[in-house]
This record gives sequence, C-alpha cells and structure tokens, in this order.
Amino acid sequence: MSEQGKMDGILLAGIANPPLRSRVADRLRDAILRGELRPGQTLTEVALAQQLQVSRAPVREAFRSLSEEGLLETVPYKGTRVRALSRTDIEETYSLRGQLEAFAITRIVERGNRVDLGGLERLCGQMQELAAAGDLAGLNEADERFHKTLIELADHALLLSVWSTLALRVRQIMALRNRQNDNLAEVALNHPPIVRALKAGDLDGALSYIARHVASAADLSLELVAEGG
Amino acid sequence: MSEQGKMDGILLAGIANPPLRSRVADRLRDAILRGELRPGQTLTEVALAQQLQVSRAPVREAFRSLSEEGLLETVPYKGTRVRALSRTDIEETYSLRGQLEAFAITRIVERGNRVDLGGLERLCGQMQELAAAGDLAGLNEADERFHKTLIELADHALLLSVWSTLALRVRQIMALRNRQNDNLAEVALNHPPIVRALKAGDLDGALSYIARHVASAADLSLELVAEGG
DNA sequence: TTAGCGTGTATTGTCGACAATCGACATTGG
DNA sequence: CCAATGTCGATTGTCGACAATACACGCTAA
Repeated sequence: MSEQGKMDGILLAGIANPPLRSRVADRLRDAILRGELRPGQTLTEVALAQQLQVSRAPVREAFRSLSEEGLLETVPYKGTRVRALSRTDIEETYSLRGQLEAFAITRIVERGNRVDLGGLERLCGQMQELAAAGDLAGLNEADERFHKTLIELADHALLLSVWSTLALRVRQIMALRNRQNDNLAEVALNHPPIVRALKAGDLDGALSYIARHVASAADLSLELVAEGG
Repeated sequence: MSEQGKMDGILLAGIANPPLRSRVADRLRDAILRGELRPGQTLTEVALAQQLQVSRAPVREAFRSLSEEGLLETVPYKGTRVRALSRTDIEETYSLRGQLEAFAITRIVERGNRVDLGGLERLCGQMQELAAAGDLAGLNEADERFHKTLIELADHALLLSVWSTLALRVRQIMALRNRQNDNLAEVALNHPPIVRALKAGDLDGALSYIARHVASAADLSLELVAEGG
C-alpha cells in the first residue's frame, strides 16, 4: 500500500481478459434471450466452435453452464438443444418466483426502516415515463430491475442467486412473445402500491400486491403460449 | 450383439456406462458430504486425475458440476477448493429452505385430498423406531427422505430441483457436525403434527409446524458452528 | 415382403500436450 | 535496507486428435 495513492482513480484498472468459455456463454445466452435461438433448435459443439473460431473445450463448458441455468438441455451422445418451455414450465417459473418475492418482502418488512427504498421509488418513476413514451423494451428492462432490486434489499445472497436463474427463464419467455402488449400503463401502475405498502410496513398489503402482480404476469405469458405455440 | 431382440426386458439393460465425469462427480460429492474433504481443502485437476486414473477433462467437468451445486468454488488460475460454510450461509440455507417447504405445503393443501399422504405417515413411523433404537444416521436419512417426499407431493419440478441443491448443503452441514445430538426423539416427534395438519387441510397449522421444525434444525446447526469452528 | 442385422455417419466423450495466468520468491539497483 | 522488477513453479485455460456411442439407412436372408 505504499505509492498506491498516485494511481487511484486512473483507468488501467480492470481491463481483464475473461475466459473464452464466459464469452461464449454470454454470447449464447444473449442469443437465446433475444429469441434468435428458438426452443428446440439443436446446437453442436463443433459447428459453434468453428463459427466462433475457438476450440470445442470452451464451447463445451459454455453448454454446461447454460444447461445448469436451464436454457439448454443435453442428451449424451445425441445433441444439445435450446430448452423448450412447456406450459407447466412457465407456470412453475412464475409460481416459484412469486414465492421468492414474497419471501423477500417478508424479510424487508422485518428489517423495517433500515432498508432504503429510494431505488424502488426511482424505478417506479422511470417506469411511468417509459410507459407514457410507449417504450416497451425499456419498460421490460426497468421492470426486471425493479424486481431484482427488491430481491437485493432482502439481503440474502442465496435467494438472489436462485431468483436470478428464474429471471433468466422469464427473459426467455418474454423474448418468445412476439406481440405484446396492450396494458402498458397497467404494468407501470402495478409497482407503486408495493413500495407504498413496504414503506408503511404493511406486510399483508405488500404480499397481496406482489402476488397479484406476478400472477398477472404469468397469465399474460400463458396466454401467448396458448395461442402462439 | 446378435440376438438383441430376444433379451429385451432381461437385465443387462441398465448397467450402462455412465460418463466418467458423472462418476468422478459422484465420488467427490460423496467425499464432501461424508466430511472426508473438509471446507477450505484445495483440489487440483491434475492430482485428482492421476489419483483416479483419468484425464483432466472429466475431472474438470466434475469440478464445474459441483461448483454449480455450491460444494466447490473455483478461482481462475488459482485453484479449486471445498466451499467453506459461513454462519450466514447456514442461516440463508435454512431460511430459504423453510420458505420452499412452506410453498410446498401450500400447494399440497390446495390440491386437497388428491394427495396421498401415506408415504409421509410411513416415514413418521420409521423415524420413531429409529429414534428409539438410537440410530442417528438412519434418523437423519429418514428425515431427509421425509422432507424430500413432502416436496415431491407439491408436484412442482422446479421447486424440487431448487430444493435438492439446498438439501445438498444441509447434508454438508450435517456432515461437519461431529457431535450431535441430544434430542433424538424430539426430531422424530416433530414430523407427525405436520402430517396431521396436512390431512386435516389445516394450512396455517402445517405452516407453523414446519416453520418451527426448520428453525430448530437451523439453530442446532448454528450452535455447532459457534462452538466448533 | 419383411424382420433382423451390419455399417456409416454425426455427435459427444476422453485424452495428452501446450499456452496463459497467477503468486511467491529471488534479484537487482539505489 | 528496501522497493521495484525479473524469474520460476504451480495451476488452470485452450487446443486438436482419437475413442465411444447412438441413430438411421441399406442389405441380407427367410
């Protein structure tokens, strides 16, 4: 810690070279979450390795990572493909997610006024603006940030980790619905009551608001499965 | 391989050769869960590969699997070691587990009398016998089976998957407590009320019983961390 | 015709070798 | 003495080649 002070704020810190497997995994995840790779599509290690100009090893490890995240599924000696989302999968994803968010809210209320709800309020404001501007993509992003922030406020690393993998699935589901969405403003209006209840320490109120919100999101996704296929 | 058709149902079907990575992973997991590999211990790919007489590739993949399960942690270019369990980790594990079991119970009660509680009742009986016989290991095993059965009755694959990784952590925690346990009979007696409440469709009762049970298990584990190290 | 059997091909599974990176220790210059 | 730097050993990261496996197709024989 001698002459450290001289370089404190200067750049040069953190231009690390992430392992290839991470970059491959990020790229694949992105493609799946953008809906470019559709469920059922098969991926082969060699083909992707050639396309990305890397060897099979990092591709292979990326496949494993994404399998653990639930985005891919691998059958030994047969192939690897983008996981298809059944109606049951979607129901389970949203129901479990609802339970996890309820847990988060319970912990937040228990911690009482030691929790800073400013971030949530700010996001509520942003969402209203985005809804008014008709920016659907931005609204979705803000919505995810809102829920992630909520989970983080619960101060529970394991909860955050589990929730994050569920959030991935939700993103995948959202990516597959081509045509959304009527009630843009409604989504934005769903969130402020939650924050208000949290601020008031009203556990039951917050729980019922979040339950309703998650349930409606689930219904919306399930409709599209029913019609689209 | 000639007379294949004739031997269809006959054995020989299921002695398949599981991939090396699975066998390596199973072996490692077992060693960790038995407490033979203690937290903080470092593992190297080459050393383990030589010891098991395989190449580094399957060892490497086994490491990744166990890292995803939360039993190992890998720092790039530095090493892989058995994950240490902090007090916070244990608290989070049990609190989340409690929430998941509460979710399971909610679903079971919702499904009403379409659920067969026979398996749970049978396990309760076994646990009383094992407790009377002083068989601690057997009791622990039966306890885990009870809870796993409970989760399965919720008919929610995603829930089961998440819960299973938590159960692994619990097993690891248990393996590290050298000296347990006073209240052997108490553990056994904790379960029947849960089943009775489920049978009666008493949601609140079942929830409070399971919460108390999980909380007491958590306390028991936390004590040992406090004293043991 | 057709049931069963080999064969071919595509894909993953495994291997050994080499490159990149990190941390600690030795080295050098003041 | 000491701080900056060079070097070394250990470990993971990546690679290309070969083996094992599963499935589909065509072939043979009754």
